[in-house]
Amino acid sequence: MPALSPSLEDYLEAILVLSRKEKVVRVKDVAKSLAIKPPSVIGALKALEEKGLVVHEKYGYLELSQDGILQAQKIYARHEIFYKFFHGLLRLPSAVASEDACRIEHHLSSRTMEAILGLVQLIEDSPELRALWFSRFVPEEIRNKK
Amino acid sequence: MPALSPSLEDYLEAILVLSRKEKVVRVKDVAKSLAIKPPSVIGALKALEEKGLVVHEKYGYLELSQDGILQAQKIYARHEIFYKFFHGLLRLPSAVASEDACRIEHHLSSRTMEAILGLVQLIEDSPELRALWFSRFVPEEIRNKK
DNA sequence: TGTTATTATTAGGTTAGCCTAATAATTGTT
DNA sequence: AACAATTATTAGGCTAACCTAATAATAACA
Repeated sequence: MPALSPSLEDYLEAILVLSRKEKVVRVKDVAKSLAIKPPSVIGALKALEEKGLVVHEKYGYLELSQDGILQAQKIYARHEIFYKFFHGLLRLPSAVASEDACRIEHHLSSRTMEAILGLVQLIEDSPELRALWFSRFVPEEIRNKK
Repeated sequence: MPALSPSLEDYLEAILVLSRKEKVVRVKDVAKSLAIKPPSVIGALKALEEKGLVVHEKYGYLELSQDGILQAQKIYARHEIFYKFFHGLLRLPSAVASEDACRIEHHLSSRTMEAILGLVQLIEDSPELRALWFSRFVPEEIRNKK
């Protein structure tokens, strides 16, 4: 089972996120959320169905399979780690943090992911370290830059 | 002038790095360093020449134009920032750090790049902060993990 | 210098991922 | 139920980025 491409990972993630927000997920929702056209979604769905990650009856709603949910969650978890790092720690604006998380979430080794996660959690879990972090490493004038 | 694709950025960067290491750069050197086949290099060179970033006479050596050097340096600078962050701060193995830097150097906004650079330089420039960093945020048991 | 080895190029093919335009199915409205 | 609007799908095309196999140019050397 070859690894998913960044593009297919994006589809999977989008479906997961949409299905948490809305009762049902349709082709046009995915298209809108990824800013692409519906026919492209159809093509991607075909690939995802073949891999057994998505269930989709013609002209109907989309759903993730069990395996699809699992994979999508992993992808989304990576997204969250980066979002927390960029926004929560580096204090980048939410929109920037989110967009950049999207762009790189597909590209890092798990080794590196773990290292960043470690840092994020360390600071998340300790008020003392958080205070230290913001006072010494990301002081006011840096995080409000521009 | 449309932005360079990740792939073309890789070529540019490879040519820069090779030209610093060797007197001359040939097609096969680029091919080897990017682990692709020579005909692919030829195709990419055509694109880079059209953009005025590379000079290449047939069957001859490759050179970056002034503009090409400038662009390649920017790309390489991004690579270095990530390498320093991954290896120097997170203490990931050199090979992992380098590979992951390659993979994401094309994908981040300049806003985020600057933030990471800020952190890296902060710690680079202050022995005191460096000590603090390694004692509190990346302690032994984390950076030697596995 | 002629021949071989190396390197570069061309020709042509494949795949992924997008698109538009045309058609089909479904849903909503009167 | 008929028609209109919405949504989904198919058909076909395009580009980027790779590939292999065949050919051409250059370099090395006997």
